[in-house]
Amino acid sequence: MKKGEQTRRHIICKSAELFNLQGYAGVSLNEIINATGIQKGGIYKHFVNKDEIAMEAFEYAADTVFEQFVAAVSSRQSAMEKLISMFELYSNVVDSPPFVGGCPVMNAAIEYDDGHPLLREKTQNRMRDFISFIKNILHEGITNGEFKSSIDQDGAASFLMAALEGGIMLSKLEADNRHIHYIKDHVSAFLKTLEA
Amino acid sequence: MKKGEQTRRHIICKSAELFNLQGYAGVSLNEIINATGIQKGGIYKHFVNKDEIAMEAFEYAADTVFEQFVAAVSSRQSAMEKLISMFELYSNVVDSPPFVGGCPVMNAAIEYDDGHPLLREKTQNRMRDFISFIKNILHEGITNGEFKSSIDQDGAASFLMAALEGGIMLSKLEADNRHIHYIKDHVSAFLKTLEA
DNA sequence: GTAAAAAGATACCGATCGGTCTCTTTTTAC
DNA sequence: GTAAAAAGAGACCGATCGGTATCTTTTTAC
Repeated sequence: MKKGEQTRRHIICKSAELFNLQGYAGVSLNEIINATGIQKGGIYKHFVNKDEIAMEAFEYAADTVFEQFVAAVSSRQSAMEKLISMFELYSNVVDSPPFVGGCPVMNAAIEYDDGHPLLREKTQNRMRDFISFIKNILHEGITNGEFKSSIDQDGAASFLMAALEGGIMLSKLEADNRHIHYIKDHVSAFLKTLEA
Repeated sequence: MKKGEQTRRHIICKSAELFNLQGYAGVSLNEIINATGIQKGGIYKHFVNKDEIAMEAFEYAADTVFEQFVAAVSSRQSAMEKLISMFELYSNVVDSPPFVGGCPVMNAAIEYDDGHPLLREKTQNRMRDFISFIKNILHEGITNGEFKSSIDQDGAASFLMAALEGGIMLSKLEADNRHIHYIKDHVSAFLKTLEA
């Protein structure tokens, strides 16, 4: 039963790219067939419907990005550097984003916030994970004396997340990394004001 | 030739809401028919295809939001207040956003940044208008002595736009205005650092 | 009021949608 | 090696897609 799992992952991998580029409603099964090279019968041996493919594709895409965040962050020493490294991960979002099509969590947030309850919930959970991740770094920075203890951790984490996602959106739209760099610079300045 | 124009606007108005809630690919002609109460033949008397409806719907939605920005801003005296008023316009984005479905420019940016060249270009133009609008307020603040003349106007405008859009996205996703308020607070603090 | 023109309803078109069914091929376990 | 099971191909399904053509109704201009 090895082969089946392999194919299943292949389908998830390829369709995750499609969904992140074109959105759930914008991807047809025929496109998945073309992208994977597997016919309809083969695909439906592994998934009950398109929804299930989209779900798993989203989880895969979010996992992929999150892993890169963790890797980027853990290679830095200070909390300040860790936070900035998240923006650096997107410093060339135009040509080499962590996942093709941009941040899958933001893309899903925009597409599913007014529909598709299941995917919306999954997106909410992922977004909370990301924000918690940021909050933990802030907390770490406070406990090691890097940041002031008076800072609003929830607010700051939300702010950093919003700025990052907004910056990604602007740079992708304009096909110009200038925006995400602007955001990084301003966020750096903001973080300096948090220093103890 | 009055009646026709009236119907045309009705179609644009109703379908703009649909497109902003569900995205271009997520809206079918039958949904437009149901929302407008006008049959297919009637609709296609005014538009050559679905694309044209989407285009005009987007322009209408963007216009509507921009007008509210202009109104909010022009009711304030200082540049500082003007900038903050833009965030206040979205202070209850969950229950009463400037346009149902959230910011049409961001929604379009996410959906069209990897496809649909025409709509993407329209979205770029609108985003540039918004950013220029912010930049003009910053410039105004500098010339009247409110802000330091040393500030990076392009960078700051981009940063403010990103933070706003990111905050809208977070609050909509979580159905919780807390996020957009966090953003407003942090932006206010940032603007204070720009003061002369 | 009337005739031309505009607006709109409805039936219809081929294409494609997501999904199923059957049959063949490949993989697996022994 | 063989038989059972899993994987996959491909034809097929009804429903819906965006769009058109025809015909009726309403609006407009005089």
